[in-house]
Amino acid sequence: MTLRPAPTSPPGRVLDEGFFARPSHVVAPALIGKILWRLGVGGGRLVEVEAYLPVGDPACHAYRGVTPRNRVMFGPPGRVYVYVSYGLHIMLNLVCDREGLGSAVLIRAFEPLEPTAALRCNRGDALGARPLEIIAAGPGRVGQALSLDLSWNGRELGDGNGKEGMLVLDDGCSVTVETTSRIGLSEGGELQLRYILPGSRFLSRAPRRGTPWGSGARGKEREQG
DNA sequence: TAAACGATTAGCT
DNA sequence: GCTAATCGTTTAT
Repeated sequence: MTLRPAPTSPPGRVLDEGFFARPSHVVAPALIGKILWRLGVGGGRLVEVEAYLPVGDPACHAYRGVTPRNRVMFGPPGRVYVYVSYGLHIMLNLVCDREGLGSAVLIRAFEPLEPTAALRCNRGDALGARPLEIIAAGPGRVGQALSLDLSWNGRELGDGNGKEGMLVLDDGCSVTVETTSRIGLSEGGELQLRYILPGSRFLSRAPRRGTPWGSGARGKEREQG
């Protein structure tokens, strides 16, 4: 592995606010394959996200209206909405659609790109002992790997003149996207609002046995090299 | 002011 | 496969 500092400027075109000014179920699949990066830290290619809709979706925080926690969801699109899950996990969401609606996309997993040293360190794996697949496979891991906290709630994404520490979203290559039901919900989990890069090794849940790409349990997978 | 719950994960067996 | 850990937010009293 080549050790070099994490980029402080994004490598390509940065997504603008207009990208997010659409319903979350439109934005979410368009995010798959895009590059999420925290300048000076690291990031990777998005492989798993979930959309949360303001109406007809009981799992959406905005479903019951504005509260102190969720008010950022009702603000301008393109902002960061973070909250704490189970008292310890930082969930990273991106606000979508028109202001006042309460729509967002939850970032659930990304495929880490080099350099991964800071991401690993944030995840408590400074020695690089764990497989690359679990650095950012799951929403709590995403927040931890990027070293996010509640102070991120309401912040804007970087505009490309990036300061160290900012979050930017960079245009990636176009990829195929698969739609599935969401994960970890007591209500609304049946809605087909989870979007993944099919067959990715970096999903929060390994592909099912029996699928064309599935070859068994995740534990058997290991990073090459 | 108190209690219940949760868009989860890690560490067991 | 199962369960403990852990605490901010919401809801009820």
